[in-house]
Amino acid sequence: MAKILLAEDDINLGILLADYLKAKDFTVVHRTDGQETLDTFRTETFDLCLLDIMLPRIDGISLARKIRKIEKDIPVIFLTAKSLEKDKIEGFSAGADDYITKPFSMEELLYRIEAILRRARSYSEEEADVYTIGKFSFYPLTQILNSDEGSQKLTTKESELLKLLCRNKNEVLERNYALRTIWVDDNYFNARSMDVYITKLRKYLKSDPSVTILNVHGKGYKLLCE
Amino acid sequence: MAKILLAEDDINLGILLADYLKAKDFTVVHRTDGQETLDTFRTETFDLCLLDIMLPRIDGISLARKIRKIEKDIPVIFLTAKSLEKDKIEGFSAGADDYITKPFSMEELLYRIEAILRRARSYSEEEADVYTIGKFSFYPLTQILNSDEGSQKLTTKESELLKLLCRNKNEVLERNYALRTIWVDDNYFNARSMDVYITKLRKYLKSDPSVTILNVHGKGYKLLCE
DNA sequence: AAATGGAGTTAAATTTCGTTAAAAAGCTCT
DNA sequence: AGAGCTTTTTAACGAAATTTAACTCCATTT
Repeated sequence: MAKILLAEDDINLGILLADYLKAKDFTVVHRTDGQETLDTFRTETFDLCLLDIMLPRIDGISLARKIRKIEKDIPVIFLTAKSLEKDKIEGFSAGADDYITKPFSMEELLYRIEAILRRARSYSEEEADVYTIGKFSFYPLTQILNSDEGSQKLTTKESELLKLLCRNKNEVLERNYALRTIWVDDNYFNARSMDVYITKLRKYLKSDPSVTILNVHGKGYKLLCE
Repeated sequence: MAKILLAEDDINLGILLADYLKAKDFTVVHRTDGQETLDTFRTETFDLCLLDIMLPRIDGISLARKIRKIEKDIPVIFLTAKSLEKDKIEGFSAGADDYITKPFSMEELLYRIEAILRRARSYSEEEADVYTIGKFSFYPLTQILNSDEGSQKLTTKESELLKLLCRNKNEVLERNYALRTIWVDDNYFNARSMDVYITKLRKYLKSDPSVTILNVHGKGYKLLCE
């Protein structure tokens, strides 16, 4: 089931929450300070973040901003003892999906989590086994790219990258996301490697001028077609 | 802007809310009982419903269920004096997007409404795929600006900024909004950067004198055309 | 009209990306 | 195991996009 990143510095509450959510079949990673939480987010992928507002080192709001810069659409729920209005507003303007003020019941939290995940999920689709890219047909399973000019066998990396591009056809495929998905680690060298593969894919696709892999500076790539 | 269906039987609070939201540029239809609200919903289309839980004739929760049967994905926010947990859960299980307990501040409500609309919009609203700016045609997806004189490829930032200007054609695009949307963070340097891009866009557009990017001092920019 | 802060413009600096080629790592097959 | 192949990574360099800096100009306020 879904994987949740929990940032809560109150150890007791944190463990309580983590245990409860685990019992409800979520995978939970519990961190107790902002910096650690961010580090964890960089190295693993999550479906949802549950962030306390008051955290050591990096507060929840700043943390959410940083997390959003890495993965724009990840759902975030803030946990906060302060029911002060200012905080609420700051939370929402940071793009949070929800917040919940302490004290709250476990059940209420669960309902909110499920509501948000349902919403997020209903927009992500399942895998296609053939993608149409202009005059090309791409079969991710067999890693073959066909067109009227012939058939091109793709390497694993080429195929995976093209698959991600296809899933996000006409919208931005984020570099970090692609790197974390295909290369697992998104360091400098892997990023360079990905550039090389973009060049290769562009070469394969260049015979149809209606197909373009557009760079979105600092963000990622967009596969344009149709 | 967005059209809101407000169901609130407390006349004073209802009028207060309606006026406030109208002042914020929403269109508001105010109803004071559940049945009327439902009837109204059947005959007009809305972007969002704001429902009091306790309403004469049909209560808010049942109302939401009926409304959802008509339009499955319409965002609903419940207004409720009861902060009892049972209600909250019932609300969410009815598929509501949010609820807010009285007393709440107008500002808080506004932020919630905007958060939900932003979310709903990001999935449903179809971005125009061509904008006409005087003698130019602008294709935001491919980042291309065409005119009789030729075709200009725009960079990502140029394109995003022009897109925002087009969406707000002939009205003010606020600096802060643009900065938060495109640059995420609205600090001094990003503001400077945006100025640079305004200059670039002006250069691209200067061959048509009927097109102007007007500065509105201290507020933002207005794209004038037609 | 002087002061203040926002805006306009240009150029330099920095960062990110594109491309090619070479090096390294993985396979396969005898 | 190692020759010969493919795939992936690293390196290097040039190009493009974006940010920062510097300076000028303009609008608003006092």
